[in-house]
Amino acid sequence: MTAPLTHSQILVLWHRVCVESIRRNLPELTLRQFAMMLHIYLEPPPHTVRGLASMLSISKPAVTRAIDRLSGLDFVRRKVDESDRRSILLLRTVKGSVFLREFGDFGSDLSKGLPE
Amino acid sequence: MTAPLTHSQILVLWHRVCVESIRRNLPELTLRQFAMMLHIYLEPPPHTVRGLASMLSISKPAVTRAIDRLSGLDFVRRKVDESDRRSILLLRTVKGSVFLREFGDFGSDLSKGLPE
DNA sequence: ATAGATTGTTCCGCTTCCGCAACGAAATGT
DNA sequence: ACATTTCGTTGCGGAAGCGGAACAATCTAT
Repeated sequence: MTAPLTHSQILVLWHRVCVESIRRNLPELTLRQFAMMLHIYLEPPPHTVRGLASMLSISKPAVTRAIDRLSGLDFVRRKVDESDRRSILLLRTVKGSVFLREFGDFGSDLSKGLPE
Repeated sequence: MTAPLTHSQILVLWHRVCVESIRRNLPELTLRQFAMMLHIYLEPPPHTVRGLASMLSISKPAVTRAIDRLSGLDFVRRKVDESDRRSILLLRTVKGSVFLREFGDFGSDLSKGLPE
């Protein structure tokens, strides 16, 4: 386990990542979209609309719309849950993995040389 | 200087911060707004519209709009540059400092216990 | 003086997002 | 069988975002 970052290091890191992400012309996700995207990729499945809604304390329509955007980017895929056909399972995609790979990679780079 | 974070640690940290920021009902800034906000607070002045535009490789109107939003939140203040009255200086505010303080604080907390 | 360059803003049309209410489809309970 | 609950989506009005063109104000150069 790594040493925690200081208040100031977090801000510097966040700053660098935001700037770099914009400069690279990566799709600009909202915080909500980022939160859902990362949740789907980092936490064990299954992932559902209601699950994300309650995890973030936001409305289900807000989740639906964020997923609309993410699936438009082909970062996430919808699939009906065959064991309960009301539910939608949110699945990872190759394109989404590539995006997060790039994001994590330059983030990791930018975390080098943070001020004391 | 701290050890750099791994690819995976960056994603986990980003995930935690996004989720926490939404849960706290903090104003949801876009990446651009975050980038400008942090730039103004972390880099030495002066800060101008054209400066931010060229730093991020985006258009000046895009900067104006982002600053509109940030100044609506009272996170940033505009002031005419008396030495060149065409220029607008972008200044920090108390509310903005408080916001970044909170953001950095819980970010620092969330950076504790990152996976190996 | 005056033409030209520079700065930031406003306007246009379009897209995206929000919350809230209403909805159809599917599962559950009696 | 039928009412109820739970799922995710859609519709609506309003807020905010975008790029690009046009703009007023200001400074610079000649």
